[in-house]
Amino acid sequence: MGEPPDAEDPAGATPPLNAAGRVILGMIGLGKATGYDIKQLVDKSTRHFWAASYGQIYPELRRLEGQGLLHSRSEPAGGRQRTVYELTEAGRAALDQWLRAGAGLVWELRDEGMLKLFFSDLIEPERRLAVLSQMRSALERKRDQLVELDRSLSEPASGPRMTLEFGLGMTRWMLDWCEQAERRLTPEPPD
Amino acid sequence: MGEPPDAEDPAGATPPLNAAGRVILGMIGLGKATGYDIKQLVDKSTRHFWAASYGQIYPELRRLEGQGLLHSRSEPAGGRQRTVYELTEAGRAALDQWLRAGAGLVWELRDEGMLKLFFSDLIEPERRLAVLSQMRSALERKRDQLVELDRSLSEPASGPRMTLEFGLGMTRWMLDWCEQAERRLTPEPPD
DNA sequence: CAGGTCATGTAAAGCGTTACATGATTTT
DNA sequence: AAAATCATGTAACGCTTTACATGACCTG
Repeated sequence: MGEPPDAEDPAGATPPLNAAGRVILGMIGLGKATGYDIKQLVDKSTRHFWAASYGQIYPELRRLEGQGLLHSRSEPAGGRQRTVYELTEAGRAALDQWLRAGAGLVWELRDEGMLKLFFSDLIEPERRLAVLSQMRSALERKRDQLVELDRSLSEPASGPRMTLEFGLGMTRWMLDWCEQAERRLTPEPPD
Repeated sequence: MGEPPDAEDPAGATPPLNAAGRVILGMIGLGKATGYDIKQLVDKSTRHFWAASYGQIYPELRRLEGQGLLHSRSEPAGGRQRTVYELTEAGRAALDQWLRAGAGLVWELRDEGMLKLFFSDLIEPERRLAVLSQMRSALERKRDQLVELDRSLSEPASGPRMTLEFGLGMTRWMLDWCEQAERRLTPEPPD
């Protein structure tokens, strides 16, 4: 009746993938090799809906290897250290299982602009407009980034392209909403 | 040159409000009184863009009181314990300052459906459709919740109403996108 | 009187960011 | 020769959730 020894989780149900584990296993499934590569791709492409930092990635790579989902080999480039990861059979299975799982999907938003609008009855109308305009300019920046990314993406129809189109569409929708709200709240100048 | 004693932060710049502090100060500004009340309103109204748990709320209420932004008094209802909070002058100022601040607004999304779509080149086309349909049904549930909330909200034009309209609009946009994507990816049945 | 709601709180565990440190290689 | 990039990693701190515990009051 003791706890089984950890480290290799023998004959055990692998614990479900945590947030970092999901994106890492996926990226390695797509062929990304090193922690650094993964971080680059995350920052370029999934950051807008699923972020990850080095502080998560490197420890998680090791945890996943400890669970037998990844296999690493050292492949220095010149004198430069480099650890390349690939999926094991178990890793491929875990990734597949997660991708197919029918359970509830995480969906969490933290939007400070919305929170300020929620409380904006406490401030003057001009200040409410200022919040909207701040939101709008942040969204414009994000839209430009995504448009740029869109240009650099080659594949015609693919997962990455779908999510980019979604992100761009949603950003544009939010931008429109801000603009409309600003117009609605701006007092008519008497002409 | 030692650190100043904490607890009351004399003559000090109050540290910027953390995530829980923002929503708490705002709710008390709107008249919400107890930790329990705050949690109820958060769950009903801001949860979709700014969540908070009891584990944050109660400790944060005390921290904010320690910083002199809140004042509490015990107001039992019958034999039932009850601690009512209100803003101090400093608290009102801190809330105001945050609402007016022109700095970058937090915007973070964690969307597992999108992450799965991103990796969906690794699974069969039918599985990609399954992810979309899963996203769609979660969004339908959310839309229904928001419609319900909309019915129960009385004020005609207000911060809460604005954010609700935004949330509903965005949910509908995402729903439309999912439906369109599903249609696009569904193979034509030969007729 | 059972089950729900009001009300407050803590502990543990896990999540996640930030800042820092190190050093090689490549580009300008 | 300096600056940028490749590459790996850790420590500290703070955030957040979850689960649990307690007890009074209210409703059917």
